[in-house]
Amino acid sequence: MDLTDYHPQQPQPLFQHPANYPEDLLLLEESSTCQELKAEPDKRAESEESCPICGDKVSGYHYGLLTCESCKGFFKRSVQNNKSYTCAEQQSCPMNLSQRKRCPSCRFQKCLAVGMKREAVRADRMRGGRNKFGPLYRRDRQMKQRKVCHQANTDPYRIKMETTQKQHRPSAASLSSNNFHQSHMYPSGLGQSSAPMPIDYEMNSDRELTPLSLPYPGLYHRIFPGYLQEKGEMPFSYSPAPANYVHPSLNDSFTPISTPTLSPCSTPNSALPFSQAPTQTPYMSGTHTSNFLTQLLEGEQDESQLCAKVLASLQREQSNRGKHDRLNTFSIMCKMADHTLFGLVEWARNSALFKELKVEDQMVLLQSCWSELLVLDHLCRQVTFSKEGCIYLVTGQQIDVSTIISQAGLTLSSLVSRTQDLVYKLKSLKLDRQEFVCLKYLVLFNPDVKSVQSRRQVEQTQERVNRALMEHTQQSHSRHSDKFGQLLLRLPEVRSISLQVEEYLYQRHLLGDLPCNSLLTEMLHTKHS
DNA sequence: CCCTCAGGGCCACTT
DNA sequence: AAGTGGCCCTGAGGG
Repeated sequence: MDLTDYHPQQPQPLFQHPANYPEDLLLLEESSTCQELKAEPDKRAESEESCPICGDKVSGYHYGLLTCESCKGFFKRSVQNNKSYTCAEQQSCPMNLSQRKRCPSCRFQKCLAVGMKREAVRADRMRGGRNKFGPLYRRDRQMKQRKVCHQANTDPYRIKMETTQKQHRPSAASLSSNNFHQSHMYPSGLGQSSAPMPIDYEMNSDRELTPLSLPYPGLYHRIFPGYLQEKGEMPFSYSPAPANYVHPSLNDSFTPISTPTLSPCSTPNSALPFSQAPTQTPYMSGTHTSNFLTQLLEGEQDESQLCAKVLASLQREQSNRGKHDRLNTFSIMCKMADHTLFGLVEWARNSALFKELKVEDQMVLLQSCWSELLVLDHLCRQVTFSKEGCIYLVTGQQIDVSTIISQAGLTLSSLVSRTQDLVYKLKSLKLDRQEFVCLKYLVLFNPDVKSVQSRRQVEQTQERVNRALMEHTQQSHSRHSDKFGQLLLRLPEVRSISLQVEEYLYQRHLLGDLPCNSLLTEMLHTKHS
């Protein structure tokens, strides 16, 4: 089961409910075809679910989500006794029924990662009664009921709902509810606008005009227009929001992480002579490192602009679509990823260090690492903005991890779990922006990529960034002696997740689930060609 | 007022 | 001895 299975059609405009939307209102929208289920909670379906931590049979809602009795007890003891575990391995121990006892550290981390809430363990140890999560459990149950109901309605038509929505028919359930977004996406501070905010996305029209003679013309033409034409400005652009525009959702809870407000398509004003900096010296001085990192940071995208741009674009596309032709959840996620990817490509292209490379090398490097950059970007967003147990989207909205895991299929839930584990680790390492940008550069400047021509140059840049990262971690985190090593140890997992993401997306692409004309699709094609 | 169900406690069992 | 996990008790909140 995948995110698409929430509701293949989106009859209601998305993102329309304000923050702190009253829980009860969320429950009003009920599929009429599911009425019969309301009288009797679907305990059978619940008991057949597997625990998101270890896969054992769930026994009910415990501390925020459906878990098994064993993980419930483990979580309770851990919180009550204020346990502090240490993993003897790399903090990525497998977690299943037979191995859950092996590493309490990883087990507890996974409990937190999937959304178990410490605050649900009572400090006063009072027995009985209900907790404040009652509405959350109710909502979650109703959603599961609707899903079961929706499947029952569509089953006669369904060939393979698990993997594609091509066979989805608009059912009563799908047409009357939009509960995934309504219930689980909380725009951070969108409170001032309760008006419908339909979604639109204009990237495709911006990016058409591609010569058909090339196997993957878009990539060449769109990312590297100079490769085919004379070098010049990009023939298309996203028309970024005004520089001073801050999306309403960002006013309260959002702290911009970027120092300069920079359009992704503009050249950083300090695209400075990186080549003039000392590349050969074994160690940079503290000031040099600091300057170098400052220059790297100046190319970073402004999160608030990206957020506003993606939101506006999605709203436009959604409003241009017919009532029964709304983008489904999966398509929306793909378009968010596509926007983010485009921003990352722009970030690389605008980087002075990257510009020093031949265009051919730029292309092969980007083709090799785009998914890792996407994963890193996602991780940074989570480390910086996400609440415990939630995933923070580029649009500023948060989704409960437990909801996704309980509703998604094996591949997707495994991806989410792995990524959340990594988020937890990076949060505990207190990853800062300098370190994050270094990781991005380390991934981008990969001398091991086949067919790189200026291998030495790529290698030198990677070494230089590596040194800067090491010196930065030593200077600013002297108490955490091995932070540098710990950060580098996370990169293989980033790589592994990104490969799984690519594989997953490619499968969905083959099933026709990915939006056409997207950079995402082109990158996937290029790799699989 | 009764029922539900999620949090807490108990204790046999395992490591 | 410490940890695990299945089972039962408790009691606020909903119908």
